Amino acid sequence: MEQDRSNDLGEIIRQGRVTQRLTLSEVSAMSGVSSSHLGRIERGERFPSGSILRRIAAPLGFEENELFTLAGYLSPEPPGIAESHPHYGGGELDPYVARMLAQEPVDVQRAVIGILSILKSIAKSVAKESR
Amino acid sequence: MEQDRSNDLGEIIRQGRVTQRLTLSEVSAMSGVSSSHLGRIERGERFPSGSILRRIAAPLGFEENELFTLAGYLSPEPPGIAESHPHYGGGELDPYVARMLAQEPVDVQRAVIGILSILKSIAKSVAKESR
DNA sequence: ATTGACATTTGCCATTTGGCGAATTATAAT
DNA sequence: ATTATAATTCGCCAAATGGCAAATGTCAAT
Repeated sequence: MEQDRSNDLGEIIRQGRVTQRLTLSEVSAMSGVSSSHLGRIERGERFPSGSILRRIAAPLGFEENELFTLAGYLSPEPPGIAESHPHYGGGELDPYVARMLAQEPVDVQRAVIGILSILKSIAKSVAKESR
Repeated sequence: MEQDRSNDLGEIIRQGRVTQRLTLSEVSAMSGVSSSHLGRIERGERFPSGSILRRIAAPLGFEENELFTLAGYLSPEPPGIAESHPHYGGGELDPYVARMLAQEPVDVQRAVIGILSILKSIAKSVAKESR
């Protein structure tokens, strides 16, 4: 199953490395990705997964988004559309609820959503059993 | 070698799909990713590569960046220069969370906050006991 | 030329990804 | 209840990923 990688990612990554004056082993040390793998990526024999790409972005002097875009994982963004009043999903978000939740760290916020979806699925199966 | 995926990506993706009212096969048709693979991703048995993630973002109603961030491939952006997120109370309300919650009727939203505060007080007393 | 110290490439292989088709399960419709 | 039909999960497998260790290449200093 071949991937259509419009850009030559390997060359881009090698460029990043040489402009940072780093060796494969150094990048390896900084990123925790084996230098053999890095080498193969640079010469286009391997296509890094997202997590690898992420780990090497900073050492190579790329913004994460930038590198993902160059890799063809992200499509280039038309910069700043200034979406002013986001109308979330299907309905309105109650301002009180929004204010309360915003006090919490984002991972707590997400956990809340996780709990909500669990409760919903429990409710669903309970409803079915008692029928 | 199992990966440490901080967020439960599968659940997030399933949420996206159900809020878009799509079946696995529909998402499959729209994205070109096999429905069996999609199913396994949703229940956390597979971790999608970047290219898969990219193909399913739009059908599931995610911004590409957003989904990559949720997947842990991209680290959450320090709020861009002119980001126009409404700033509730003390902190930021995660857009994904906001969208998910906005799907629910307001009383459910409020109930969620109630549950959260109960959990917090439980956590607090547990912490005190074990000291 | 030879040695030593790094850097890069290769061979090998365990693990993971992702597709296809069959089996199973859920959902309607009669 | 019984089908019909759609949706999801499972079994299997080819291909790809990524690490380790050994091989090879490069270059400066003897």
